[in-house]
Amino acid sequence: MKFAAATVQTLHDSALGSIILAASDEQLVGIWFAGQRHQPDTSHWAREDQHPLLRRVKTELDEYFAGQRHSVALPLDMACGTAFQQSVWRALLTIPYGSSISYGALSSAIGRPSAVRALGGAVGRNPFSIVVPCHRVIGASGALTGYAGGLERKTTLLQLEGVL
Amino acid sequence: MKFAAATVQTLHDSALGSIILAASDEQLVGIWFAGQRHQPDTSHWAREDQHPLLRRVKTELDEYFAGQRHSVALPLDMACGTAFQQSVWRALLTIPYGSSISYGALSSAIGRPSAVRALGGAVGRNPFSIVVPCHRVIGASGALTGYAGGLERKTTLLQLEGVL
DNA sequence: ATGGGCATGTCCGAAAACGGCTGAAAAAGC
DNA sequence: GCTTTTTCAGCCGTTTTCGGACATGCCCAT
Repeated sequence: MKFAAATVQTLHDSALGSIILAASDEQLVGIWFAGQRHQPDTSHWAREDQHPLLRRVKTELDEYFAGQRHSVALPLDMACGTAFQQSVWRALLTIPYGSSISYGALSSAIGRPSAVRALGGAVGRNPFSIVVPCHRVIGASGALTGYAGGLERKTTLLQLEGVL
Repeated sequence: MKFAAATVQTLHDSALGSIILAASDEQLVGIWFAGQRHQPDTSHWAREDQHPLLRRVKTELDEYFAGQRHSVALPLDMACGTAFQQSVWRALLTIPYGSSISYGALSSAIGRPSAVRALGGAVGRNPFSIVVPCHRVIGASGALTGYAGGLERKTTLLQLEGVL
């Protein structure tokens, strides 16, 4: 996981706890729940609460949590991921608000039907929590299976969207 | 081997063949004989023949090869190396023109007398051919031992400097 | 003289382990 | 018998681990 050199960050208080927002120049670099799994080392990034893009994210996240916004469209820098991971993350963006899909169906959707488990790993490393809706991917049996931010948060998000 | 993002390069025809010069902003990043060992992938660096620093290097290299210059003093960015490698490369800068030193003596000089072999590896990965005079390090027996640009070039350089 | 062993940091390739899975089979309840 | 769990073997990209190979030189035993 390598990130652009000039990356700044800020913190945001959400309904689901503290969230780390990171950006470089004109692109969003990451959105992580503080303390979640697979979170990169952000300690060396300068704090910049006034970054225009980061402020926009804060606003849109608030709207999302308030149920007033169904999608967040901002420029995402996925360069930290491998080619495979990027293809998975892009596929995640196509899952509509309020719906869910199984890991197997998603891996078929990207043309790699047998790479289901590898896809699971890629989904778990999605660097843009909420904005890239990895929480809409669940097990074939209907079980939620897993979430880097914790299953509790996944449950809340899916309830907010009217699934469950 | 990671290098600064904004790095540009140019080519220089020298008495010892084509040389790749690279710089970023105000610092020199590397000097490699085209095709030498341990050369990084430079293919993605933009070509910039007019970079002021690179032009200065060309001039000073020409003077060196003409025997009119004994040292090249330019700002070097050694960030691509580990702490150990940087300490070795800095030690190389203290070897006077026209002299030589053994790997063992050099490793003692940096306070790591037993890391002789590791030092050999670091010397071989010196990113600044000629300017950081790794060619002045020879075996304890007097044998030239090795050179990333080929032993023939090492011989020529030492003859130019009056050693041998 | 000659040869083997050892110390040392780094890189590189190979191999193994590890997952936010699944579907089929075996085991366990009623 | 017929559901409802558990178990298990494959799936495959990524990460981690591990073993060598090096631009050497000193010491010791043959």
